[in-house]
Amino acid sequence: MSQPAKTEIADNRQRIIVASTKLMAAKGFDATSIQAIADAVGVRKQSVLYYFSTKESLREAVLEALLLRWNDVLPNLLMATAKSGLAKFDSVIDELLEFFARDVDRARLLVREILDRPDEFKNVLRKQAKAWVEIVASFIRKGQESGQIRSNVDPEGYVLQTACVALTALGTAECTSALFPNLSREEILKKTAAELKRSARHSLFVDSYLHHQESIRGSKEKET
Amino acid sequence: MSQPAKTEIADNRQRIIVASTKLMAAKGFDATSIQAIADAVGVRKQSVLYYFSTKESLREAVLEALLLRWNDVLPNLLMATAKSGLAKFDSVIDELLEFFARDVDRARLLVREILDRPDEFKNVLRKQAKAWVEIVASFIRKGQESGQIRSNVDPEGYVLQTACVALTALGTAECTSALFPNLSREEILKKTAAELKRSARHSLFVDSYLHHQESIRGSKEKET
DNA sequence: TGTTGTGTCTACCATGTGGTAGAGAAATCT
DNA sequence: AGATTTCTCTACCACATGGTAGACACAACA
Repeated sequence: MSQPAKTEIADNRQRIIVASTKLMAAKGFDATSIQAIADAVGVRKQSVLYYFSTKESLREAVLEALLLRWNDVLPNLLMATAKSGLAKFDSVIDELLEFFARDVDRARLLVREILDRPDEFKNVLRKQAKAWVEIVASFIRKGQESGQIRSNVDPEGYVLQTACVALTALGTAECTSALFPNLSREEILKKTAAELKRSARHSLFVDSYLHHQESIRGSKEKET
Repeated sequence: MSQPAKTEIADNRQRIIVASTKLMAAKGFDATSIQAIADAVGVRKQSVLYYFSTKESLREAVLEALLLRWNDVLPNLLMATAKSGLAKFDSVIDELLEFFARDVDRARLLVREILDRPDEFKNVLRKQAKAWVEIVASFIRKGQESGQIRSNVDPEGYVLQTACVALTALGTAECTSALFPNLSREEILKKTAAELKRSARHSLFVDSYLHHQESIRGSKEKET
């Protein structure tokens, strides 16, 4: 009589992960009780513990789900390698910003993870990120040789910091933009992302290259 | 027999705040028990509760102490208004970066506060930050009129985002720089701060102005 | 039809938490 | 010297937490 008939809603495991992500992003891991997660899903606490026998294992599952979705994005990033220069930059940075802006809980959760368990996050970084940081860094070096990219850029440092800044800035954007009281949530995120992109762009490319690209785009628009 | 003789170490209240700051920055408010704070200070739990009758009041005291130290820095920032252009930018950004780099617990604690209690932080921002954000923004506008500063900069947005980015990037620097395994903690902070400054600078000033300033500095060095 | 596995439940527990009550030592004041 | 204030302590409590044990319902398969 008690069970909810296992309708097509199904997969309580997934629903638990989703609810946990939301709650942990908002309140933090320690402040999120299993009970609260159960309530959010509409189920008893022990049902949660059935899928994840410890709270720790739930944390790992939530994080794994997040990284999994990041891997969905990576192909798009690598695909962008066909383009070159500014166009490639735009593709990569747009993808990065879009990833966190679409669901800020991801960003918030990761920021919390960085603060709460820095050592574990370091490992994730070394295993998951090192490869593509170096790929992007190598493109930056190429750009430096051809004079499009500033010579005072440290390639690895730039990539790492840009990613980190995108993560943290978008995770905290809604709050730190309190001085723009008449902007909606979406507008704040859009504005923040735009400023991040602008900053990342100018700190990477020399002005003369950007101006040149602009004029090219301008003349192309005239053609069509 | 039990009391520790009240030596010149003194002021347990202050020691409690210091220990709390460290612990809360590292583990978060909820995950930091009063017991743990007491242990860190070397005192019983109830002695902590003597000074701060609730955990919440302790949190407020810790935050107040932090903002107080920020007010020590503000004068230096405003003093810098005597300079102009790039020199002023350098003063302000150096002060900002130094404030968080000198003690990253400040940054971490604030980031946590942003995540955990966004609404309260919004109020702090509106009350404490609005004034000087507008001051700096007005200088940016002046720089835009004279062509030194890029026209695509949104003054308030830039100031806000730069401060936020400095805060979060320095708070997470030690962890996110895991790909530079052979750098010490201090070197990582220095490197992060340098990159933040570089990025903030290039996203604000046009290249021609920066080049011009460089050549001026160069000739001045020749004089002396 | 009986058996087995899956999922949800009720009942319970040990532990750690924030917080209260109040005793007692040391310094300060009168 | 006696009174008062300041500070730290021991003892205790109500409560929420993560986690265990086991009953019960449903579906699928033999």
